[in-house]
Amino acid sequence: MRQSQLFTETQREAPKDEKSKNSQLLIRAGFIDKLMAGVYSYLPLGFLVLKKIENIIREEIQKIGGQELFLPALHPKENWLKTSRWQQKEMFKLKSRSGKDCSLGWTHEEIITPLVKKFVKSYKNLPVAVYQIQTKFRDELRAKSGLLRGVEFIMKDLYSFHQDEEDLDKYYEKVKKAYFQIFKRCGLAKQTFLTLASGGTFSKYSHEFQVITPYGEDTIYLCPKCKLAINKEIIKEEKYKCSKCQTKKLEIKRAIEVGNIFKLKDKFSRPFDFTFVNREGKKKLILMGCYGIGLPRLMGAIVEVCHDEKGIIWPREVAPFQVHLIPLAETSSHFAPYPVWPGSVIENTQKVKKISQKLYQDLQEARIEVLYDDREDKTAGEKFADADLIGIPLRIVVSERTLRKNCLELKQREKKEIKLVRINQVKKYVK
RNA sequence: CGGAGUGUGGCCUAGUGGUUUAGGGCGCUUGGUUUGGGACCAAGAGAUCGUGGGUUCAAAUCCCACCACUCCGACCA
Repeated sequence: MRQSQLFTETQREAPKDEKSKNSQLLIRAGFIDKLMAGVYSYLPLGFLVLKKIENIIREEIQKIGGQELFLPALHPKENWLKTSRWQQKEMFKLKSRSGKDCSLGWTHEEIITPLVKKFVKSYKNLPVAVYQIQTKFRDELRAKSGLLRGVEFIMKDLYSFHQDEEDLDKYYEKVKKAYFQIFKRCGLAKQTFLTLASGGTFSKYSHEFQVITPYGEDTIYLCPKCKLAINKEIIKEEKYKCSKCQTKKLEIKRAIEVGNIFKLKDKFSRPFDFTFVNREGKKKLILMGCYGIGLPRLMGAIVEVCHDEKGIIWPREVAPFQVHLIPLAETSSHFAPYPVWPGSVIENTQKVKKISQKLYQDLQEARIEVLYDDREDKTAGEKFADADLIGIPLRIVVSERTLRKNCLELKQREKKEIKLVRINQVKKYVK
């Protein structure tokens, strides 16, 4: 994409009310815009990142047999009465003109359970795993920390259906692995830890995936040996020791919950009377699991972990672009009427432009995502500052200085070193 | 929902009762000069000072209410 076409611009200063790093940087760099507390618009750059995250999740969930579907966000009251969750505090409620009570979906067990029930009658249909990536609405009393806790946010919610506990357990472990893979691909491998947590209204325990960062709103007790953690909210029950190796030397860390998985068992199949006929011809209640990942929160967590004083440092797989191509050239336009002689500044300037244009095309043809900073009215300093803020993994600079050596300059966002590479060798360095 | 704080052009901010017809910086527009780390010069556009009410001869400034946002807590699939 040509940066001159991007309708957003970077900002030198963040709005003073934004205190969290993720919102400061994402707003300054033009990735998101706040409509109201906990509600954000995703601008072109931010939407690219969101789609990258979404696709990583989609790929990994499909690998474990998840079938994607899309459920309504508008729900009828009746489904929620069945599970006695119509009174749930964070549910937005509304009424149609004809007086029908509805709500905006804050989770989808009440919708998916009767839906799957319509099709699944026998053990032969099991197991089933379905998921969606959709907007959830939660009337939080306090939205906060930029993307970390929204009132409206996109969530991947996966639901699995099983004939017995053994099968549920087996799938639960599969999901755990898939989740670790997702967070690894999002650049959070080192910071993400499986954490024993409260099961909420569903079960005694659940597992959370916590990303360690000082800005996290949860506190976890991490076993340095097993790499397992326990959420502070249930630490007393666990008597301050690792659930695996029993050690009491736990590290206290702040963390962001980016995923949560639950064994629902018959919690929802019971109220919806979702049974199936087993091999012996007997009716049995379906057992369920549910597994969530908040996409904006994950995006915010990535920024909380991956940034420096200059801006964001996107992990490769979630970066909006792989390459930031930056020509540094004189604005040649007002020289144009004069004749161009070999070796002159003007000729070299046109060369910078010509070569960067060519490189832009070549990279695009090689299906590499490039943000091409073709803005002619920006100084080098401004382009560099923007590049650092936006945080694309690889920066390629084309200038008279590099061309004198028949080279381009490569710099990884996360590193300090600058590497000069011959023009015809550049593709080797770009994946 | 309890506590604390903040609201002045798009963003940051000065001004805390009277030459304030609200000042500056960034950004924006026009012209010119520049071009390896947010460069410079000149001219210009853009604000009913969050909203409503009150006090006063006089309110961005004092008082009240409301609204919005941020932070701490409670809450949190």
